[in-house]
Amino acid sequence: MVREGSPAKRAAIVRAALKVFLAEGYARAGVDAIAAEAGVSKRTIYDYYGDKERLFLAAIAETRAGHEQGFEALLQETIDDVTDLEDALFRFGRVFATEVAKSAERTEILRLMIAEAAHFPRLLADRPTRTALADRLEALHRRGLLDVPDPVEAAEFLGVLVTGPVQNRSWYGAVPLDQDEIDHLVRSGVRIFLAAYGR
Amino acid sequence: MVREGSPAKRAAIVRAALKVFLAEGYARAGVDAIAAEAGVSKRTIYDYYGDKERLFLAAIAETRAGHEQGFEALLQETIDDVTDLEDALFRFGRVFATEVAKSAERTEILRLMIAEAAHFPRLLADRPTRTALADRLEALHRRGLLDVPDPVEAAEFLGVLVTGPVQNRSWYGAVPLDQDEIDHLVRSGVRIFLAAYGR
DNA sequence: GCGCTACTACACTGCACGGTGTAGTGTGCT
DNA sequence: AGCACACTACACCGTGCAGTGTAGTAGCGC
Repeated sequence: MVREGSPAKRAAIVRAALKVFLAEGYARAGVDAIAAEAGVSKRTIYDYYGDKERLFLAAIAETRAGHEQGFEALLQETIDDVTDLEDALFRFGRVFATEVAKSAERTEILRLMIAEAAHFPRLLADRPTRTALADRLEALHRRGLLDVPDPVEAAEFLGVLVTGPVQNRSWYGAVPLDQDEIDHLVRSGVRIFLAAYGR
Repeated sequence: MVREGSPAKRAAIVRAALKVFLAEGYARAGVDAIAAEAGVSKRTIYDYYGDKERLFLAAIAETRAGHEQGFEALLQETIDDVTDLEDALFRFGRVFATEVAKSAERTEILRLMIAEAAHFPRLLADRPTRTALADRLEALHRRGLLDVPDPVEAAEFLGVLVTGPVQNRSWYGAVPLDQDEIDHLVRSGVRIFLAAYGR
């Protein structure tokens, strides 16, 4: 008995669900709390999504799709049409790492996915952001600005260099870091990347 | 009414608790299941540890202490008394990354800590393994084998370079990787590190 | 044997929570 | 007005589970 309902209400439910799941984790999160947060009756949630599990998966999928778009936009505005390569990579990494360290939705969702990976195998999809980044690195390689024989691997390392230390020190967003520390770590990460992959 | 009991029984309980917590996560894990796994009555668990939360924290602390010792031993047998630096770092990274990628206890516990970080702030202690690694890098710096002005930061990056891609691709141990892929990623990570910090 | 301690087996309480059923209300369409 | 539909409010069921209380047993020192 799944009602399709209005897109606005679906969005409200999914947003509320994400918030509660992120704060509590899947098992602790209560559907009553989600309903209250969404300003919707519990019954409506069940009419829309059937059960808690489907609601969870929908919330994750919806949000991840938004993140991919944001990531694509960030790539366009920092790495495409680059003049100063180090600066471009730094600006890219800065935004990315700052999201990570500020207990932002992005990292929390990663944390949630890691936590629930064993219980929801469907969460372990591919990682489109890495391939999007790899495409850019390959383009920079063709333009002679980088020496990147394996763009996918290089994208993996760039991502790790730029976000890894920030993730570790912030415990995946659970402890906030100040911007100076983030900037410093990102700067160092970019330098390391260029030392290895620069011309 | 906390009984101190026998060390052997405490160990059995903690081991069983860890197993169930790792498999199920904190909220889903049932004390009955832990009791069954430990071959002990539920009542005994409560007599020993008081409540589920304390049992959880004890299980984490106990296991982490063991890991620190193991890490220290690994450092000694790979990085101390080094002749071929790249090879030494590779051997170090290989063991470390393999643990990570094989869904081993070590990563699962990290995953669990990440998942529960928000609910158990006491889990977010310092990270003694990083400082242990930093000490070694500083020694290599003094011996003129590396150029490491900030050993703590360098240790952060070495750790990230060696384990990051493996963690990402294996979804923190949820998906096993084959040894060739691990070796390749570790090799690349070490080369990047040396490109940035080598003499 | 006696007493003490550690432990088990098990029944039980209280509660939180997933999920359902239903009566009633608001809104918009014809 | 009358109908259809979306939604809410709320009561309700079943269950799983943290935590407790207790009676009984096995072992051990004396």
